[in-house]
This record gives sequence, structure tokens and C-alpha cells, in this order.
Amino acid sequence: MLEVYNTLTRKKEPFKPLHEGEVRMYLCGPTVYDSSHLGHARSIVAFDVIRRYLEYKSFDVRFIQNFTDIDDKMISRANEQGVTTTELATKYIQEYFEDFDKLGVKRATAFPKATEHIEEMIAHIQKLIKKGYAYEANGSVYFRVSKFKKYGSLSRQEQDAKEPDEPEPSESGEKKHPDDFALWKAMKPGEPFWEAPWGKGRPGWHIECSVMSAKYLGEPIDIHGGGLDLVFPHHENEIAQSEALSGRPFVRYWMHNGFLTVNKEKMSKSLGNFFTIQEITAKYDPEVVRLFLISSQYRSPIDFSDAHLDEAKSRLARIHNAIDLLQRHTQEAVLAEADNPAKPSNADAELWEGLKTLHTEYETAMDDDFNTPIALASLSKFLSLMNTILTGTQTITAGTLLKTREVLDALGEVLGLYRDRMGGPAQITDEATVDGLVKLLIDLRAQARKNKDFKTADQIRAQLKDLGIILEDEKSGTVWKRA
RNA sequence: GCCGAGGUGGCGGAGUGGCCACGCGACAGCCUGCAGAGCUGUUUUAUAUGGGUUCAAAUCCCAUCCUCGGCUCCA
Repeated sequence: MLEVYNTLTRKKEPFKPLHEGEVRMYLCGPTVYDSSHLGHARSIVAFDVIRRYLEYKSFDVRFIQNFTDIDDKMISRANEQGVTTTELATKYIQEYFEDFDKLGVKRATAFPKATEHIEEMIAHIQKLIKKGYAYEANGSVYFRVSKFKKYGSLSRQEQDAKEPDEPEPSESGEKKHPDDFALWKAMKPGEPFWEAPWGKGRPGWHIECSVMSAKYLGEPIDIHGGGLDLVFPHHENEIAQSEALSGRPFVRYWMHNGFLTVNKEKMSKSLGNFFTIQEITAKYDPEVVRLFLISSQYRSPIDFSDAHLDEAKSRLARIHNAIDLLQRHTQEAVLAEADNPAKPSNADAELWEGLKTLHTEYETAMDDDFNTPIALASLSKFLSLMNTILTGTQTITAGTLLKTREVLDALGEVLGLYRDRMGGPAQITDEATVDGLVKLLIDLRAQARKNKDFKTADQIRAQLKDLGIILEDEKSGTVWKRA
């Protein structure tokens, strides 16, 4: 039984989607005025794993992620660079896809943009005004927080005790209460704008998520996600805007990921302690970065450092070695058993037992609010067992090995790890040629070793290493891989 | 100030009453012509501090100290 932690109730709750067999989830995406950094990756990878696990559990997942392509930061950055906000957005959306494709993040069902939903937002705001939840002031429109009694229930913040509608001298003079927030911002000279019944301007930040979420997923949706820093005010305001109109819950499960920190401080643009995904992936394999990001539970903080990424690199190498070992044994067994199938041995039974344990432990972990560290631990335990069995003296049948591969493939798919090593034998012609040539050299080296001509043997190995090809001697023979 | 999260071995990171994961690093052994990988073992009483409850506490209760986050820029 899957349980998820709901920020609304601050408890783990059994997960039951509104429509059986179907999950509708929405993730607050980036404002596309700059490159994504590792903090964004933490959130996006976390929800990617959640989405993948839900799919693994056979849910049909509709997953929407927005791009905020109009707001103050978009405007000021576009002005700095002498481009339009549209040009700026196009550039960073493209970069976004490059970054996250690299990190193995599955593309969302749709990526709606704020600027493509202005009409719907205006309609939503009009209805809010009509119902008395919003008011116009100098061409801007604000949400009247005091009118929405549940305000603050997500972030557990008391509504300001000040008298509603009491003028606030420190404010711009437009808002009737400091807690009120903008639904529509009147145009300032030189800014991009859209026509609205109350004048030229642009939407506030929060309204886009309410409108696009409802448009693409309906109401209520099952899961709405984002970083912990979005709880207040962003998500609180989304609830207010949406529920003020619909009169029913907007979201059933609110999920928030913890921060990526640097020296225990939140990685953020304003602190300047950020590294872009491009910078990190220039230094580390994207799969290493991904493993690093899922090595702690998504709600826990995770501290960034080179040492921690190096650790993930070592750990990933261990996983890869085990997968490669399995791949070789599987291919050999399939070939060997082409004509006469082998009988399962005790070792087969042991491996089956291990698979069963892995399967149970893994699912129990992921069912418990997506506990990836425990899922990885169960995988590690299994891989140790598998290494022992495969390097042992007993041969395993092709059937057992293929089953092992199938299970590891499915579990790796959820975490987004080692998938590229799970395929069959190399298919590209060049690859096949290289494979043939290297095997030829391996044979020659084997001859040399047999003749105790270690000088030649070592020379072959060393020269291949210079070409980026590593030879490793196994009990069953020599294998090769790329450095 | 208000609200919230958390302090676990050399390091990362699980664990909400007993059996104390998993990984990284280090050391030793096995295997090996050598190397790598792999396997095994070790890394002495790891659970911020002080009390309390209990046959039994990292886990529950009380107090204290410390760290981090949110409070309308933020994944």
C-alpha cells in the first residue's frame, strides 16, 4: 500500500487517486529567465522518480509541468540582454530540455506556458471579482485574503490579526490589506502587456498554476508538487484562488521536496552559491548526479559537495560492474543453452530467493513515501549476492539470468539508473567491428599468457588501455569495457 | 518575533521501543603471473546534552544547547 506525506496534514496518508488507476499530477516548473541549477534538479528528479514509480505501479499518470515565461524577473533580464521576454523564454526552455534530458528526466505529458493561457487567467480573475474575492485598484487586481477563511491552512500561518481592509501605510497604497496578493499587475511603461477588462497588464505569478492545473487536469488533482520554498506564499495562494471559485479542494496530496544545500545553506540564486546543471554535468556523468540526488529521501535536505558526488560516482561504478557482469553471463548462457537447456542448480534457487527479497524490500521502501535510500540499499544487497553467485563455480540457467535482468531493468527504470547498459549485444556495425577486433587481441593475449610471455600480454593490455579499452581477467576469460 | 525541519559511526544516509540497514573511505585477508573487479572480515560502548518512563530507548516524555529553512524573489 503506497503512502505519501501530505504537507496539508503533515502526515503520511494512504495514496488513493481520485480516478481509479489514474494519477493526475502537477509540478511547479521554473521561471525561464536563467539556467537551471542543481537545486532545481533536486526537485525535478525527485518528482520524476515519483512519477516513474506511480507508472511502475501501473497508474496511468498525467503529469503537467508549467513554464513561467512572464514575470518581473523575465522582464528585467530581457531588458538587460536587449531581447524580448519571448526570446528569453525560448532560449532557456530549450536549455531546460537539454539539461533534464541529460539527467534522464522523463518529459511531462505537457508543458503549458503562462503566456499561452492569459485568456483563461483573465476569465478566472473576473469570476473572483464577481464573487467578491478580488478587487481592482489602479488597473491591478488583488485577491482579498481576509475573505478566504481557510487561508494559511497549508503553511500553518495565522492570518494577520490586523483589521481587514485597514489601510497599510507601508504598502503601495493599492492593496487593501498587506496579506492580499496580486492576480493581475497593471502595466508599467515599456513592459509587455495583455489587454484585460481593467486595463493593460500581465498576470501575477500564482494565478497561472491554478488555471493551467485546472485546464489540463481538472479539479481536484491528485498531486501538486514543488520545492518546500513554494509552500508559502505560492501554494497557499493557489489554494485560495482555486478554492474560492470552486468551493472544493484544489489538490488532494501536496508534496514538497527538501532543499539542496551547500555547506548546509540552501542553494539559491540570491545567495549566489549555485552551480548550474551544465557546470556539474561537465564534471560528472549525469547518471552520477542523478544517483547523488536520489541517495537521500526527497523530503530531507541534501548537501552538495564534490566529495559527495565522488561518493556517488564510486557507488554507481559498483552498480555498473554488477550489471555488466550479469549482462555477460546472460549472453553466454543464452548462447550455451541455444541447443540444450540447462537444469537449474542450487545457485539458481539462491538467486531466485534473492530476487524475491529484493522485490519485496524495494517496493516496501518505495511504498513508504518514495524512500529511495532504502530502495537503493535493497538493490545493493541483491547485487552483492548476485556477484557472489555469478563469480562462483555453479552456472546459472539462462532462464534465471533473463528473469534477473528483467527485474533489475524494471527497478532501474524507476530510479532512472543503468538503463543504457541493459540492452542486448552491441548492434551498431562499428561497435560490432570494435568488439571483434578487441576479442582478437584478447585471444592473442591469452596465447601469450599461456606461453608465460607476460611481456607481450601486458603490452597488449597497456596499449589497449591507451586507446580507452580496459581488459579484465575473469575466471571464465577476459572481458573488456571502455574506460 | 511567528511557523516549520533537523542534530546518527571517519563521511553520506536509513531506521519511530528489543534483532542497531545500505553505501563511500581506510585497513587486513581470499582470488590473481600482475592489475582491476569481486568476495570476506575489521573500522573497539554511532545515535547533540541532561534528566525521566520501560524488563528494554536512536526511537516515547520533559528540559537545554546547536544548525537550517519559510514569513509575499526562490525548486
